[in-house]
Amino acid sequence: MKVNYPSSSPKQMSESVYEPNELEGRWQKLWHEIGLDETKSQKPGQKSFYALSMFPYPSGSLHMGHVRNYVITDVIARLHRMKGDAVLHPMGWDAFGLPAENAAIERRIDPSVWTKKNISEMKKQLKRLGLCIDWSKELTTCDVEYYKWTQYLFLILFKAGLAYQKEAEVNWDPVDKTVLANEQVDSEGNSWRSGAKVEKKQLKQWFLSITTYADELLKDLNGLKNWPERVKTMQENWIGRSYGSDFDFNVDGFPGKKITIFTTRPDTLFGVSYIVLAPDHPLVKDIADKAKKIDLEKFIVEVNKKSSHERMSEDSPKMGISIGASAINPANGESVPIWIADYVLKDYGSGAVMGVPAHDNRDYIFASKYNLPIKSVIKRYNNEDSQLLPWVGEGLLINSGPFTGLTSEEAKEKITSYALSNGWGSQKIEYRLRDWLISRQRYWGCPIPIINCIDCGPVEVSFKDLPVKLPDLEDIDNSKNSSLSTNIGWQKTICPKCGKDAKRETDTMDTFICSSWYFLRFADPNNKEQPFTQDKIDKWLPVNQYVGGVEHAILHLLYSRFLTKALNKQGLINIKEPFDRLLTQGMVKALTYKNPKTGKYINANNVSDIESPIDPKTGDKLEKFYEKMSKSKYNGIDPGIVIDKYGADTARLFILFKAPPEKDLEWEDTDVEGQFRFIQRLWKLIETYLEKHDLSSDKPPIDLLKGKNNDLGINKDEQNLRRLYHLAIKEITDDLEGDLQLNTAISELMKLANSISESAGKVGKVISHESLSVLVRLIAPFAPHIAEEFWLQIGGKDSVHKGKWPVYDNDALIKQSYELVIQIKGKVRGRLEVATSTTKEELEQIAINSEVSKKWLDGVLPSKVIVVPGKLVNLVP
RNA sequence: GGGUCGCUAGCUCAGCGGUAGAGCAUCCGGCUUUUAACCGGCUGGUCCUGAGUUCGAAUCUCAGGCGACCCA
Repeated sequence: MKVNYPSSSPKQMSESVYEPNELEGRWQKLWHEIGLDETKSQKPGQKSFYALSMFPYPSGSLHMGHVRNYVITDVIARLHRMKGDAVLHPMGWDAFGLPAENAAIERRIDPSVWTKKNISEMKKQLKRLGLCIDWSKELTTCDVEYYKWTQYLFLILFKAGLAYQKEAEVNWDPVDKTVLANEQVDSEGNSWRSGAKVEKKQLKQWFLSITTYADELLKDLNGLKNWPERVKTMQENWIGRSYGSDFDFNVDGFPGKKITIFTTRPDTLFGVSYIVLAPDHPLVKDIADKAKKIDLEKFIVEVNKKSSHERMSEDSPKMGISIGASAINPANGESVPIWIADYVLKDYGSGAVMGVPAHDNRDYIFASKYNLPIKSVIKRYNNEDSQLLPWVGEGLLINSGPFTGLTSEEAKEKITSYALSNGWGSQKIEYRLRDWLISRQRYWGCPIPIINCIDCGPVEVSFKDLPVKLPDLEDIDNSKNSSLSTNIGWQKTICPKCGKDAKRETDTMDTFICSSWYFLRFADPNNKEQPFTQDKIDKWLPVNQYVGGVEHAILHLLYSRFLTKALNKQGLINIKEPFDRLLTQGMVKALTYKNPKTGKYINANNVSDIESPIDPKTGDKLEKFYEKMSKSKYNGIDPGIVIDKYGADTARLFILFKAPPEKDLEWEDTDVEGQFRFIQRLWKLIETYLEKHDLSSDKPPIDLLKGKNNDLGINKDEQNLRRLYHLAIKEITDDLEGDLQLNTAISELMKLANSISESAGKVGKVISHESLSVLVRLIAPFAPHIAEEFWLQIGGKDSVHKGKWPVYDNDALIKQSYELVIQIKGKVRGRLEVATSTTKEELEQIAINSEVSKKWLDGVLPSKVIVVPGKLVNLVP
């Protein structure tokens, strides 16, 4: 369909007022008709740019956090499109997951129906923002066309040995009734989703071997130059690589039984005064004193009540109990008691540590509590008097047999190699990172494509039999378990290997798997034969600019990096990192009112006096502060209402201007009005220009004049304005391409608008037109609708959004003269107008002969003169 | 306890060795079909504190304070 681009607006501007909803609706419709936002195939030599926001969970309503996220990405995408790059800017839905299933149970509707309805609702809201999203590439993770390929990729990992089942102690969320990965439990031991205290359970589960890539995930962080430092630090901490040694301790009286301990401090081996095993260490049963059995069992029950964070934390109280056995320190033959304690975890290292109370905080606390001996083996390098314990730093070895006198650094190596040559130790690298637990005992997720056969074990579904479709959920009942394990008919199948009756795997995948590869699928979203083709990935990936919340620093972002590396190793893709540049945007906050006595939040609508707010029910004085927008705090602001009132352009400008993208933003109605007024000022600026100049006969060209300001035959005011709009191009382009300082870019736009407005009446048609044409183009990524309208009004052809980003002329930035500051002994005492071409020597003379100099130096020649051409002269008497 | 980041106008932030800046808010004035909108203008700063380097420090260095986040 051929659509004609309008040559004039339906309403003549000079007679109209700014009506954002009419104007925005009109342009959005036209953009859709001409296919402005469709991804254009890359021409030879053309750069590609992939801009991506973290895709949303389709909860049904768009909130301000979403708006901020997508508008930031949109500005960047639009800039690159205007610069002439081929741009990919897609959107999709992270659509599997518990809220849909819970809503389904509550409301008795199918989760897919609920999800689809939410998607269409949110899409409508999103479209009102005027985002340049290519909706033909939309994807939804719960569509069978998508999850078929999630299953395919799972099988790739399975074949590579990276997906496996094991029995392990796992995090069980009693509210959501499913297990969770370690990354999905916060440091307080609560579920990231439900907030419930997770419990420990021993279950057989599916895992992805993310630890295979622990080292690469850590090392390659260095290459991510355009990632926020704090996200990299968080990943580094999460991976938690530590370098140390393994030592074997024989158990006294149990020949052949040995305990392997891991330590990062092999230099303290001679200071061991006890050994601690994790309560569930397999040896405990064998070597514990039978008389202690009941005490030990009781103790284990107590420990299991605590989260691993509580157990590991240095300042929490330690609990332990002796098991009545002892071990032999291989270094000196000493016999030391064996304990079990809460602060040792089975899954970290070998589940056993050596207790060196003199040189470790936790060991010190533990030993003091249970009166275990404390033996000092490291002396501080200096401060010999100060032998305050524990001393956890390095130093010189004492009481360490043949190693006495060595430095910690030397001793670490020598003790380890001594152990190695005697067969009781080795070097070891440990990670805090655990394998990714991906089984979920819930219905609304991607089924794991595995068939469990009594004879053959877990057998993969072959590629040709994909997808393994989710069965319909006919009867959802809250009282019953909705997981696939209750659907006997669906489970029944035949083992692909031996042909006997078998059962399908009933766990579904963690939804973080669906979101760990969606950015790849966007390169090739409608491919029916493959998840994607390598050449499309090569063309678009890695994502040039990824934008999303920092809450995914070690969830989605780590999982995605892992999957990218695994698929790279399997030869499916060439990239090793998925996201080249990452921006983690801040939260959107708004004012909340809280009654400190009751702890309840009060809706702002019920607060009459904003200055000294009072609880309408109890009369208590209320506290007010800014908090993340949320329903429970009654401080959410519906984007739809803001757009109704002010239009999308105002909403966009406000949310970008109010704070730098990575910082939290405090919602303020008055500031929104400020942006609305800014647009109205622009409206008047254009209107005034159009009233003054007739564009019907003689339209100035789009291309900007070139050359030095004083070579163009334009007056002083024109020269000055020309310099200012070229400066604005430079500043705004730098802001957008450099640190993404979108707030200061808008501030520059305001300054430029002010300058143009001040110069009105003093400059002629050509420069006036250039200034406006630059302003309109610079504002286009931020407020796309109004920019398009202005562009049309000032006689622009086609869309302003197509390849028209202005380029500044260095010559235009040169000033003819400047204000020279004269300092006397570093203090500003006067200013003089001088020509830019004035030499250093001339500047010095001008300053010495100036009135300022005469006044302050009283005719005395300065002893020192500092000249900074273009800036100042400093006279020091 | 450790790490990272921040502290500049009432608020949100620029400036990162050389003149202390922007937007919003406040205040004042103008205008009009005055529960207010619009236009114009003026205010407003121990640049967290202290010491150091320098001709000159918001900017660099050190120490301290406060705050946020992350880790233990």
